[in-house]
Amino acid sequence: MKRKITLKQIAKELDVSISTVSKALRNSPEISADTKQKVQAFAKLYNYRPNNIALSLKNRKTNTIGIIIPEIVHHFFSKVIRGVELVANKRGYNVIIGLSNESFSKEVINMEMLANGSIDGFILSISKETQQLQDYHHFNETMSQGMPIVMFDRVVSDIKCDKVIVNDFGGAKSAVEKLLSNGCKSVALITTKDYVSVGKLRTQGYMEALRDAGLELKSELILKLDDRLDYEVHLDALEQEIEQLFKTNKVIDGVFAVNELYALSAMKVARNLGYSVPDDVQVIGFTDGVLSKHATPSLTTVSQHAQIMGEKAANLLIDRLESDYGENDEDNYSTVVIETDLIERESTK
Amino acid sequence: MKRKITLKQIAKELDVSISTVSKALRNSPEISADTKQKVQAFAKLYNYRPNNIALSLKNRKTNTIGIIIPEIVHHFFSKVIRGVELVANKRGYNVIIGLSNESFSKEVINMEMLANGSIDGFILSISKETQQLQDYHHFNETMSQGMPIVMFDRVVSDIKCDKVIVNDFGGAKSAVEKLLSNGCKSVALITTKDYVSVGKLRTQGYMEALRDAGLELKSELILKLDDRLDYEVHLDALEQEIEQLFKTNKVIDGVFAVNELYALSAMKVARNLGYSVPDDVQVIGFTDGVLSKHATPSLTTVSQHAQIMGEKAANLLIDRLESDYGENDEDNYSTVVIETDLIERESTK
DNA sequence: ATTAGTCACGAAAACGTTTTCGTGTTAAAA
DNA sequence: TTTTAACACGAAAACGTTTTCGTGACTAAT
Repeated sequence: MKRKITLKQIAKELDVSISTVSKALRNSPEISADTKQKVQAFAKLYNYRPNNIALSLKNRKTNTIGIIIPEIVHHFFSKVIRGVELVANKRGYNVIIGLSNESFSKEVINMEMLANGSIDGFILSISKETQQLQDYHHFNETMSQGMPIVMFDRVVSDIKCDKVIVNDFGGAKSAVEKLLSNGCKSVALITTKDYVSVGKLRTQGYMEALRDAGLELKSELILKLDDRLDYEVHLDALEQEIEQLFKTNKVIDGVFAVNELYALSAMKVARNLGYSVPDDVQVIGFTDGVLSKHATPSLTTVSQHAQIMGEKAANLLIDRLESDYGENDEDNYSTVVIETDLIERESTK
Repeated sequence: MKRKITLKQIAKELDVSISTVSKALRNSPEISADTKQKVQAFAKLYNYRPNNIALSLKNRKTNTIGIIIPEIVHHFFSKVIRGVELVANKRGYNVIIGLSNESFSKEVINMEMLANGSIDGFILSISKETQQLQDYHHFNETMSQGMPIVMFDRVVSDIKCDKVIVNDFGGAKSAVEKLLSNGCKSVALITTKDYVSVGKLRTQGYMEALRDAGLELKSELILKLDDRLDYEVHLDALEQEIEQLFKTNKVIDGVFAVNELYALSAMKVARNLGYSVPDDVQVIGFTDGVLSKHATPSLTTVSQHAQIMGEKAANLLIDRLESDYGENDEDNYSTVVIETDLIERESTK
């Protein structure tokens, strides 16, 4: 019904200039106590609030940060968002989200849509398709226009920007070490094909753990899945692959899986084949998910501290936005590595 | 490094007026073909894009919608967001999120922050604390300033606005009917205290199903939990309450729970007490969650179609934003009821 | 009585657009 | 040749702020 009140309207009503109103509200010493009192009372009465858009235009600063993620219905990403929102709000910023849905073109479109003045900087995790295509022009263009980017989790090493990553390698390594020290002799790995950066790193962690223990790497114990297939939908396909792994390798007494779904499926298949978890087969997953906690038996996992990643990313971005040096400190980009924790539950001894 | 290029810079570079550049880019017939060609080529070369903030100010329209939810690390809410984002993007809008974290004051602050010009309208689900306090002044103030609100899931009937709700009553009722027709004689209810609107409605659905079946309502079979307690953290407390329920009512052969966590815990407790699910006890939950699908046995649930709710809410809001009638059709608010589906899995016969 | 200095306020520019209106030039019509 | 009309463009206002600078009216100092 009645629109928000503006400085101009207050000015007309009180028969002073717009400048006077503005100064009075900001408590400028230029304005007499009388006038201040009058203006402030009127403004309070009509619940005046400065228009954010006008401020953004004037200040060339929106106090809004954009976050682009591949998928929001995902425990990890939503926890990251929560972390971002938490510190963003605390530091006076809003958060605007864009979903790439794992698609390159949607990622590009979303970024272009936001880059035209809507936000001050990006926090993002790149889509699988972008990882495959290795087309990073949109990141470079954005940054060349002075808009900073912070990448998290799925990062690309070629791009110079702030990054927040999980210690995928170390987390995977210590998980496998745990299995070995728990007595496992044949630890299988369920992972993704190599173009997914995090899967690759976790695979390397697995390998190193075996090597350090003086064990031979057996390729038949490694199951590489194409995660372009949505296994949430084709759950049975996933389970068949894993069942095949178990059947052709009766020696398996430990499984390390690079995500929650793989780990859960491994447990399920193992039990269907008559193995007991954790007595016959021990399983560890890699995730921050909610499934692990409520599974039976509950799943031992490598925790990624998603919310802390979000918080860290937001702080990095805002620090850069508010640094005085401006754009000329392009070289001191930092890469923050978030250490993982092994959360021991019932799927290991 | 180099800032985004503006109309003014193009104008100066090409030695024409700002107006000419603007018109040329928008293909106005006022401008000669020569000039158009020249300007458009230059603009393309420098990758000109109009500044969104300036457009928002001029048009008094941000093409951004704000969404306020109690919690983002939650399957239901993130699916709603996905739905909102989907249609918002399709219709040329951005989405900006605010998290109330179930707190009244954070809800108010978030709304005030966004209401000052940042967005064109709200989509929201109110926090538990707001439901308790029943303080709705921020909704009324927002709407009185001409900013539309669409409420979803947790709505308040006193407020006149568009709403999207789940058929909580009907979903609960048909779930209980399913249990009864499956042979259950004593169906327990695990629900929340009454101030949570959706819990209340689901409880009523339970009651009506019993009454329709000519069964007596036994209050000792109803467990009302205070969900201000975060049972994700105090899982053992939750399980103890449920264990108590089973122990004092040996006759229970069916459980209807108003959310996923309660249902899962019920299954776990039942099995620990030596019951078999679904042979001795059948369980149905109410949710769109991911836990139900991957639990063992997997959980039969009432699906809420969260994403569709989000899509519907976004369409309602944008329709209103783009309706010509403007603000004077205040009475024709609609309430869309999303019907539920019963997804049968292993926890029922 | 003149000068200098406060005081309290207003005019105007700027942020980047779009759009209305006015205007000078040229070509066509009378 | 004069009038009319089309054409191609520019000036300026508007969206709502903040801030710099200028200025008129006093007061105090010389």
